Amino acid sequence: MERTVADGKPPFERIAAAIRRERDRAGISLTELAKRSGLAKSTLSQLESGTGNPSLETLWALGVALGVPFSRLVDPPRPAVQLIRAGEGPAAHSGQAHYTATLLAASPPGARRDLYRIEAQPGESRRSEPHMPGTVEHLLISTGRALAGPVDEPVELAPGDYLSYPGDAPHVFTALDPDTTGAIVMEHV
Amino acid sequence: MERTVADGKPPFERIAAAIRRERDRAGISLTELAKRSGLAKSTLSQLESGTGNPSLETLWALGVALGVPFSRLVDPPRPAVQLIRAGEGPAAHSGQAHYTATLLAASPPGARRDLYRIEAQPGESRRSEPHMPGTVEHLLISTGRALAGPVDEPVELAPGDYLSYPGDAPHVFTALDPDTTGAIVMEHV
DNA sequence: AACGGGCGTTCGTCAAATCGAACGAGATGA
DNA sequence: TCATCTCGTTCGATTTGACGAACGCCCGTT
Repeated sequence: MERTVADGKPPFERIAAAIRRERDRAGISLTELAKRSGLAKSTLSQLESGTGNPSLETLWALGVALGVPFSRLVDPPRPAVQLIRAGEGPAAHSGQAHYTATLLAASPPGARRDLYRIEAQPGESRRSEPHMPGTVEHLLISTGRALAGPVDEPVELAPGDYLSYPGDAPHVFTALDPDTTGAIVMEHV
Repeated sequence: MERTVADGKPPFERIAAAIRRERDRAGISLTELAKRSGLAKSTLSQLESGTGNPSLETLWALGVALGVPFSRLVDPPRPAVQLIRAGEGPAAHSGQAHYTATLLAASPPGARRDLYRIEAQPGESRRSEPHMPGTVEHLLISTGRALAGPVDEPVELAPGDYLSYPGDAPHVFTALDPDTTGAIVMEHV
């Protein structure tokens, strides 16, 4: 959620879309959702049509019924696979010499991000089954090389390369060089 | 926001506390906040007392007026300097060989975490003035060596070392070797 | 065709969230 | 001491969100 002054009004239409999206994902009808959430069908109908200004209680009930964190209903959708090669990206050079910071990924609000250090050796590839829906993995290679990303389109990464990809779909990590190291930020919204 | 089935009702009291906390942080009165947000004083008074069930529009207006992401009003609060040397930490070896993932930091709910890649050369040290209150920086060294941390107690770091420290106090980053690289996760709750 | 069931939408009613104004308490200064 | 300002709370009026019932629609079944 960017803190520009320009976010004047609540993202009603986005919430509308989010509700419908999550409901579709759950594969249930509006009527069924009404029963589970304890809300009236009419209320849901209005919300999905973008009309309405739900109360916190209503939104919360929806989050519980849909089994998704509250935040996912109000926050913008998430990106797919993103690759930033070493040397690429919006580098913010320090006024002070010899220092470069590159923003790789800005966290959406409500996201939880767990930071891991990884070390791998060539050989078997690590194939991860999908995690929780909405999970995004951020991978930053330190040393060595690796082949990583979604199983159907892995990317070869060299030191300094950054890759992010959906964690809720099958993905792999294969070290190509000995002592391949890096950092993974596991983001589960 | 945990997805346990046990979250029956919206966290009214937490939101009440959050609003008052953020308002205090901003150093403005309830009356002033009312003017800025366009809400009635009475409404705010009720909300801060835990009474009420704010609409999305109301909550959003509050977020904008307070200059905080929406999530911070609804999510639980949060957690200083921690150092994990390369090879230390709770390593979760993969069932599959040659792969090690070490959890360095678990994200508190509601935190925003921005991921940066850094590269620095020896010489001048980069001295950062404090960021927003509540900011925590996570530093993971990839190559080279660095002296980093709070200005009064910096730590020498080697590849693989992890350090986290408050970002809302003066801190430094000094490369000790040429081409010192790493990752920084800037966590501003 | 006619029926039954589930779907999502629309409309009138009611409860409740929001508002505006008035109030008492405390601080400040003439 | 009294006047004046600002703070936060409380109370009645009004707007509005949520509800429940009825509706039209579509798809299976008999």
